Amino acid sequence: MSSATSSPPEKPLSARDRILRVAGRLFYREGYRAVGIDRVIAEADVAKATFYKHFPSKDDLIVAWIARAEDGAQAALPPEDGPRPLTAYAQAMLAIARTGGCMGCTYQGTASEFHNPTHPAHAAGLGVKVRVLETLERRAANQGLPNPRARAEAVFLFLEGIWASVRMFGPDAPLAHAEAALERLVA
Amino acid sequence: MSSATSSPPEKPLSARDRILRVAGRLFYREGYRAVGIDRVIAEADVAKATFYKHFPSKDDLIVAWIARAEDGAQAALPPEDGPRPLTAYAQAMLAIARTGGCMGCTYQGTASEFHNPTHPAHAAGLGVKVRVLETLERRAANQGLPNPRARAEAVFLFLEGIWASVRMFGPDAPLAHAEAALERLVA
DNA sequence: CTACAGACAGACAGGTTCGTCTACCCATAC
DNA sequence: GTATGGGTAGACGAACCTGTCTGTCTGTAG
Repeated sequence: MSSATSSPPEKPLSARDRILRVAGRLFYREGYRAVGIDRVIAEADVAKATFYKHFPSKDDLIVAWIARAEDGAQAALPPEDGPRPLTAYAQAMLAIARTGGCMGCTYQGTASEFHNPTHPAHAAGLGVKVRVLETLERRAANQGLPNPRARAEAVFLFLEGIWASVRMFGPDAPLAHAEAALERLVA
Repeated sequence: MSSATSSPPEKPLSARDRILRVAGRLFYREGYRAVGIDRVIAEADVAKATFYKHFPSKDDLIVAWIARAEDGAQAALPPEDGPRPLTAYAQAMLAIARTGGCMGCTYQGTASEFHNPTHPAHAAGLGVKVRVLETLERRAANQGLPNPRARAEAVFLFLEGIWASVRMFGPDAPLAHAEAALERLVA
């Protein structure tokens, strides 16, 4: 399966990493409930015992994947203290949403697939969203906007709508006028 | 289970209606995938054969429920040719979202639970959202707003974000400044 | 009285899921 | 040499899910 053409040394990825990679891809594309453990095990080319050694249950795997995804996303964000950091954040998200193959937001998926808010996956997704909201508020303040909390909430809700719409509409999501709307929300 | 205190004559609801009622409640509260046919059958107090006579498959039941929900919602909407019909629509949705016990949007749930856009349930949910978008555009025009399509898209995305956030946060969804943001989007 | 539509009760088949378990392999460190 | 950590392979149980099927009961229409 290793589709390496001629990249760097190619460290042979530990079993744990292979599992997380495969699980992330499958969960994102097909959903948490729709993807079974057996499928992850098969595609990660890993023994079942190995899987359960690293992740005591499927829920643990989901939570671990969410944490890893959040870390990865954090790293690729525009700086919080750059110029117009709230606007920059929103534009970055919009760019991602317009990427071909984007299917919405994994964190949002946790609440949709596990309605019970005490479910570990739902709780993990919620945690991410809470931190996003805090980040947005800081960015709004750093941008010198009045009433940063209100601006943050407005942008947050709008971005959530973008993710939900991309999930629903796919590449045909009605995003044509999204940046204009964002301008209105932060202006 | 009939929690009737002393209402009108109480027609004894046909089997089909009982199934749809129960299924709707369960699907909304716990999710399409999480609720099994057996559970619907038990709570609707119906025989399995009867169920499968009315709904050839679970997917058919889901689609039927979505259609019924859309009809019900349509009926309770502010008129399209009233004063400020776009604003009225948005405010009505916001009021619903703030209702205790609101858990987000059933139609949105279809895309989240069935990622494949050709799945009947996903397609049904998408159909509803397309019609909502059209409605919003007509309402924007009736409200005399310039660039009704852009306004409709903006309001649409924002409302989708509200539904997604209610699903995620429950009663703690960050809606405190939502009407102010909506004002900005339509103004 | 009879015929029949519609509902009931529930066994059953076939498939899937999560998680446990046994048994074996093999490289490295000591 | 050998203990140990990490991996492989895959059988297995118990639960659950969808959908089919058999057989019984009841109410109404002719």
